[in-house]
Amino acid sequence: MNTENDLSNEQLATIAKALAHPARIQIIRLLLSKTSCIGGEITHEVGLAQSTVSEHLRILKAAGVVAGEIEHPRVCYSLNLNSLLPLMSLLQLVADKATTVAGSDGLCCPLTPQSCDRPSRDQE
Amino acid sequence: MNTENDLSNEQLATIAKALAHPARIQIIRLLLSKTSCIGGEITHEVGLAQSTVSEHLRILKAAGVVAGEIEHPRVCYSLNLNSLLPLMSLLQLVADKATTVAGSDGLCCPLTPQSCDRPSRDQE
DNA sequence: TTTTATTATCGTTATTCGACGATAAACGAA
DNA sequence: TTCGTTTATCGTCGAATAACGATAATAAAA
Repeated sequence: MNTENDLSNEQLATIAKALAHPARIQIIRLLLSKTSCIGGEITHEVGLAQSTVSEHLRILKAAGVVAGEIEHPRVCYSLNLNSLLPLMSLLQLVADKATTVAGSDGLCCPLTPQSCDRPSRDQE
Repeated sequence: MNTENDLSNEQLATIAKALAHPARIQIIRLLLSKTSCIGGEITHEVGLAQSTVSEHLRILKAAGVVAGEIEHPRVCYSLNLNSLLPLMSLLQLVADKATTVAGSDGLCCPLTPQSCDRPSRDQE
């Protein structure tokens, strides 16, 4: 089974972009904290104009991060947990590296000039 | 020890924003694939103008995702592995929920209207 | 059919982003 | 000092984003 850590840069960037706004992080956390999905309570919670929140939800839906099921006049939103796994995979690689290569400063390599790759110049 | 999963929405969004561009994902993957940091080879690899790549590196530096150490005329870049952990924590919460609540569709809750929270309206 | 409640869409405005070329800055080497 | 190499910064332009109010769409309920 593929954990999908070989997604394209574009796809990963798209997922990250969906998370790249405080209001959208808040929405995700909100949906995460509930065991069930909620409707436009999100709007009230976020504290922005209804149209603005709707737009954020649209962006999250477009990225596949949330799904919305229409109820009476409301919409029942839920997190699509799988949608974030690709980004998770990338970050997991980083975390793995952190536990192995790990400097106390968290840098991937000791920052000494000697440790750097030196293409030294490719004369083409 | 705190794994920092209670960062502000703003902070998490800032980290996500740093990842929200294909070129920057590419740079991160590049740094991840090397055991040591590399210099402006990044520019060649990414295939955009030098000034553009420099700007992406600046953004990554500003977010704390990479660090740059000046060498002779070059700069030796490295991943700051710790910097991505907060976002990792959030995604971990999602992953955890996926393994417990898990529908096969990855949705956090069965999408039946009855499962939704119903504030039913707060009359204030 | 009309009303009511909720959400999506539209139009606008201000801000930010992404990309580029040109140029400046830094500094070892000649 | 001057030259050469690498990287950062500046200025510009077009495109995308974020926010809002106003309005349209939807469909159950009256």
